[in-house]
Amino acid sequence: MSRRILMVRVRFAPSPTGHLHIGGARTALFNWLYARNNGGKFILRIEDTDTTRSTDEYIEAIIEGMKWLNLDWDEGPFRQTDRFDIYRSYIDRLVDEGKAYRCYCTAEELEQRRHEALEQGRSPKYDGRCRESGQEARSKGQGAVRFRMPQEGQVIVNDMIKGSVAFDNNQLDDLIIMRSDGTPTYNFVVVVDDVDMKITHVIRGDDHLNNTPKQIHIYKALGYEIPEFAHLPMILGSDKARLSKRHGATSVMAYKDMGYLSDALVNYLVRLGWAYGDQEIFAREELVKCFSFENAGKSSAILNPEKLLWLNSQYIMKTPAEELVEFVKPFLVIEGIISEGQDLDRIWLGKAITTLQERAKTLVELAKSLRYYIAEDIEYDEKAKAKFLNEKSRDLLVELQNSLATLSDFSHTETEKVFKAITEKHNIKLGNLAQPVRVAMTGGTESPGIFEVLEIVGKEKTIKRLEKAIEAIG
RNA sequence: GUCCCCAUCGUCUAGCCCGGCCUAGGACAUCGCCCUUUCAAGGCGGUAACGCGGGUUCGAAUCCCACUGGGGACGCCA
Repeated sequence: MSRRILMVRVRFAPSPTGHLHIGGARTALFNWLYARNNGGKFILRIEDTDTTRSTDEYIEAIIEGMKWLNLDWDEGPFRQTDRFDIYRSYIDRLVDEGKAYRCYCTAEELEQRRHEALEQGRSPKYDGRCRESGQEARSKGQGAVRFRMPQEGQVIVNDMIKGSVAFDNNQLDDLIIMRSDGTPTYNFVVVVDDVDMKITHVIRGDDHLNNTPKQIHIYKALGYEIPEFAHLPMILGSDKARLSKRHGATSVMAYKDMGYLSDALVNYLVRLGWAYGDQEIFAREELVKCFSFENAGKSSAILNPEKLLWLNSQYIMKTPAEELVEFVKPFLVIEGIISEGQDLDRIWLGKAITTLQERAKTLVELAKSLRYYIAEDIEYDEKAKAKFLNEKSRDLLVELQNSLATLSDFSHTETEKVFKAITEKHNIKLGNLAQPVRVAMTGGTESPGIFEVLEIVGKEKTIKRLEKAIEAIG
């Protein structure tokens, strides 16, 4: 395959029978990257020829997922159900040329024969009983249409990832290209569309590798040039089985809801089956620049949620707080920390987020940890209260409260001076004072540096919370 | 059953194409230490892999062949 490709054209062709899942997203991503890396076009095509299982809701869901992942397409979305006339003309042509034929076996008969064959250890492939006869016997225009597959010789699939793969033609089935209801089937329309849309590289999951020889014969029968192929290894669940609903979150939007950043998911996905030396974290532009199938792996990968979580935490750390402000808002609403439409000072929220960025692995965690900054009142964790809000700390808190009350500048540096004066006077470690204050301020024992917390919560609320803590001790 | 693909730490992977630089590197997770006002983050270190067997070769993780294991396909699904 050494012909010159002027313009790379690739497509992502999901069927709208479910949400955009992790595997599909990875396929879409690799297509997108290949297009962008080569300055080509990325086309979105909806494969909805199975009208009984496809829904408009899923089309919307897939588009929503693509948008969230920032995988923008240049053409489409095209729907195959809009193109039935085109397929019909190609099918008629193949039948007229004797390259396809009518089959009058019923679905039930076929199912039964397949079953028997499998039980007797024979190949379940179609026995070809309508291949040479019976066509004239029935009224024209009925039955399904089968493609006449060559039965001798072999086909070579030249794959950018798997290399050269040979298939014996006698293994290939005379597949149905049009159902008896007149609708065309996948293996046929995929070829017609890829030809029609001038697709130069077919990049898809390797569960399609076995379909490729059949499709190549259809290209040949139609007299078209065969594109390049790249079959991506599958992504498996932790039980090494193909990813399915059983494995929990498989829809990419579920990851959004769990507080993942789409850039982090993309970064995680690209490293499944692709590597660039030892590099783990890639900016989007960097990815586009480095991407190539030369560094693509051949073996299937198992989803590792811990690593995705780590990547997400890395992305949260390096994302500017001003951006995080927007990302985190919906989660603040969900957590009941703010009400829908409630406005917070963006600068202030940004500062608060800055103190929490390196502690949150997800946006959900980030939102939750923002609670004690935003809420009027805090609740004490019982253990923390018992350990730090007691007789021992009472006087210290009183003293601190009095000193802080005199402060006009409630900055990090000023409050730190106050703490220092008290700890030196009593000859105690900072922790002896900081921990009780932390419980008073946040309700718990974990938080950013105590002076940062004070500064963000502000003088008024700080004094109130110290008062409340002192009262709680009694 | 038949066909196809795949095979390096628990997981993602580098190395493999063009054998020697590999006493196999990185990352996640895990364990320990350091830093420290808590929690993180960060730093340092540890545990941990070439599936098995044959070849080829002076020499194999790297090339070849079997085997085993895993995955996929065999639909009037895509």
